[in-house]
Amino acid sequence: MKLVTWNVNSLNVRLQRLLDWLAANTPDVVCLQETKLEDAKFPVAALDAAGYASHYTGQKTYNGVAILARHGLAVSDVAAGVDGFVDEQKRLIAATVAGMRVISAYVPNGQSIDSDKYRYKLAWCDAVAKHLRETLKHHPALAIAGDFNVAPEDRDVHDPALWTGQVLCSEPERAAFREFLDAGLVDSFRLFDQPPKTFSWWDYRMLAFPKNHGLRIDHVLLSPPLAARCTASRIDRNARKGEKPSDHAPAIVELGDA
DNA sequence: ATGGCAATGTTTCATTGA
Repeated sequence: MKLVTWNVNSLNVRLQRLLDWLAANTPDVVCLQETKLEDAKFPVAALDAAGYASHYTGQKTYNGVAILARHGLAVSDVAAGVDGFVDEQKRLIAATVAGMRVISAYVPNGQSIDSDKYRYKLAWCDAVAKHLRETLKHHPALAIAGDFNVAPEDRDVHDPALWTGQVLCSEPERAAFREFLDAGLVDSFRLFDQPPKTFSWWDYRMLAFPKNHGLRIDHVLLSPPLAARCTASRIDRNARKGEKPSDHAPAIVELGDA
């Protein structure tokens, strides 16, 4: 079982790139963020032809999340939004796929630590932490995958001194990320030895990608039963190359049989 | 072996992203 998350930065622009990547990597479950599509415009037919069922919640211009499940996998109880948190922004969708609860999440960016968007980010994360604690009571096999917009530790940052206290790296955001872990999840990436300076996002500007000036902000968190099955967790840096890439690379997790 | 912002709508700039 291969589970991936990818912030595609517009599924409209990135559809062919996604289809190519799916064909090359054959994941079973795909969590997408920043689809930037109203539901009526989601490319259901193209993904169906590629072998995937689509579950999605989106809006024009911003946000939008989805879960794709390979044909043949049982999908039930699709639910959009964060329990107990009224939010017009489409940032979270959950589904039970092949017996595990899968959540695709797009954590708010926060813009800067003195902005209203930053306060919204922390409030959103707090609500999601509660949502996770509640969900784990009913779904011991839980994975939340997405763009967390938080680099959890300094080793997830190309230049920690430059980023100290900045949005994506500030201590309150890192504390919010630890709240997700404290709910009973592990960062799958850290279950394994990893190459240093492995990142999942690089700014489009200033040659950030060729210089590897990146952050690791896209994560797959697993509950203990799934962590026990996890045999690999990596980031596909190659997907950031070439013409018109997303600024994010996919994160890939492999799970052995239950 | 990569490449000097990109996507969108309000469209010829402003806004947002991270």
